[in-house]
Amino acid sequence: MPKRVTAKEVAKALGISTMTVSRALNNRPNVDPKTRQKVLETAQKLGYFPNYIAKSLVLRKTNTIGVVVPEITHSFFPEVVRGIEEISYQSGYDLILSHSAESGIREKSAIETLVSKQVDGLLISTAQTVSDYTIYQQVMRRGIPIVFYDRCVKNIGANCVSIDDEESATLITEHLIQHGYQRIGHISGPSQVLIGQARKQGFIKALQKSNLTVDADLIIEAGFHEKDGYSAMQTLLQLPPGKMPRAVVAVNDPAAFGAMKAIYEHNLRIPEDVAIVGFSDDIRAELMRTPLTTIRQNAYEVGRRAVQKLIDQIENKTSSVEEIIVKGELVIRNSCGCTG
Amino acid sequence: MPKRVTAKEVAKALGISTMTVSRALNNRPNVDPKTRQKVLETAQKLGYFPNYIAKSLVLRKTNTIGVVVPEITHSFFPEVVRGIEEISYQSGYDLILSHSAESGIREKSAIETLVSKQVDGLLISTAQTVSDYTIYQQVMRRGIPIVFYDRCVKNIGANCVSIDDEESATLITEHLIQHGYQRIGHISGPSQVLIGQARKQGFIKALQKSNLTVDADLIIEAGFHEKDGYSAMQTLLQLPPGKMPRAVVAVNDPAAFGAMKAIYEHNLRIPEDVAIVGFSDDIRAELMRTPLTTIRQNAYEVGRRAVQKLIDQIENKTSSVEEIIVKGELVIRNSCGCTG
DNA sequence: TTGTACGCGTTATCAA
DNA sequence: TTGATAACGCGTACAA
Repeated sequence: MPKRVTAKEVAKALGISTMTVSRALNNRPNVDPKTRQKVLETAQKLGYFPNYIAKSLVLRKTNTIGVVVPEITHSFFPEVVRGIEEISYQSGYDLILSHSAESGIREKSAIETLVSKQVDGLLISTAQTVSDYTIYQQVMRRGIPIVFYDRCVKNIGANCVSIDDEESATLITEHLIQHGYQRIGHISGPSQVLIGQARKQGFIKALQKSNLTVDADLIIEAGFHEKDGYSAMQTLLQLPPGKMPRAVVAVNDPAAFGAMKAIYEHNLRIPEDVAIVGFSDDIRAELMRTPLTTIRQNAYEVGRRAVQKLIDQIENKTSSVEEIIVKGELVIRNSCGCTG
Repeated sequence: MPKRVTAKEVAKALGISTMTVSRALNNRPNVDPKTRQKVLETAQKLGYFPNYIAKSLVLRKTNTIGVVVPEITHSFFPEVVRGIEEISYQSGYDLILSHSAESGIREKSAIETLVSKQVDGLLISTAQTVSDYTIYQQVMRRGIPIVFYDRCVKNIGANCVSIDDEESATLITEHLIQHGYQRIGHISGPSQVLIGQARKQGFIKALQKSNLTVDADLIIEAGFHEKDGYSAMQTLLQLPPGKMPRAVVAVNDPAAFGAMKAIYEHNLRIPEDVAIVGFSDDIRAELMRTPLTTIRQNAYEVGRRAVQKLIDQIENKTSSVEEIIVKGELVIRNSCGCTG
């Protein structure tokens, strides 16, 4: 076992006290430049590394942020993490990454561990099955700030950075309306998931703003995956000719891909027979036979804004509770009917 | 500032010593069941959370693993992280994630911070610009085990888990040879990057095994991006008809995409005029006009094997130094000349 | 400028 | 079964 080099060793080697070593190493003003020089040299020579664990214990600060991610393979989240990482690195914070795997139980246990590890703050995107918010409140009562990102919990006094799902859905639906389509369908997400609800609301709002009738038969509750979009589109395509939608807003890109497959299998053209748009700008969207018009979500920016807010809170620069919305961007390709 | 609940508070509330509280909370055998029960209850009631920082200080163990990732947005790495996370979670370790952004300087500073935070072990995929290995050796001399993953540093006594680039390149090249192609070109990576070298070696080895001549003019040193593949292919397409390759092995999928673009722009067909294969099974590979035959790298497995090895080392279950190779898998689509 | 005493919250050790 | 004491490595507060 290699013996560890502590500040005490460095002090002993120089015949001075550990305090002087500590001061020299932390660039405190009140230390003789010559002493500092010697301390730095011998620290270097002895291979001294400060023990942040000990430091954290006394300072009650770990310079560590806990990040809870519900699904690390979903490409949105690595992007968020990159944004988080960029800002936290600049501010001198490290990240403990926890994966809840969409399980409320794992999320709770992850949060408890992070609190025990004394993180200075928490960045959380809630798992889909979470319904009990007491753990969040407990944590905040301990003085540990939480900023939710992407999937938020409202009304518990925590900050929140999210994509404007509703407004973006309105935006893209209105784009279809501008093409002159009157009968527009919606392949929605599961009704209990917040982002699915928001997008559906945005869809409906766009129709209402243009005084188009909202036909419940044209709104199919499906899911976020390709197969969900495929079967939902099957249902829409079996409607009588007069009822069939001329355009479709899918809850996300994978669902749109599934829907496109169903459309092609019915020997219909996109966008000539049925226009379709997605949501999230999947990397495959522009590679489709007819490139998919969609909404690009700025995951990177969500991450940046969320940590920034958290760090501000940790360092007491701000105490206001706000809901930061990162706008989605309309990515126009051809599936909506646009050309070129 | 909310007052923190420590073991001492719990002890005081019950009129017992902190040691008994500690023992009860850690499920030690030598504590009266009734006492334990009372301790657990009041700990719960008072909202006690153990302070792992203090615990780590005395136990000299943090149950934390440092992970250094060179590029978090490259889809390979989130997959690896997921594998790491799965095993580490099961074993009770948390992950501190650091991003080197392909910079040797940032990597070094990340490692230093992780060591200072007293991680129990390190998982590192080296940044591209790294040439100085002393930091790795320093860390290992302190008794902190390192397992390299994907991008390894050999001959310094560290474990290593990687994809078998060379063998996989041989595999996919031989697949082309079996199609009967004789003149096969290679769009390679930058010569200083290890995985580029290995793939090129594997390519050459396959030709040699089949007694095909290795023509230096058919090996174009390029890069890992689409534009690199595009311009390299331009060069190959400008060779005189008798010299032009009948098939091409690209160093990775993006390079292959670029090459395909160049081929189409020359009004040639894939695979009828030029066959092409890639490497890494990018999500877009199967969506190309002619779906791309490629090698699927099991990033998830790389992560799992790497942490497992690291944890074994941390817990002294093993001390042997080995090089674990995760095999690549040939994904046959149509760009190689296969049909159906 | 430098040093001493003490505390951060926990556990190991030894004694009761 | 339980408790007192010391220690983990460092920084604060005060004294020299």
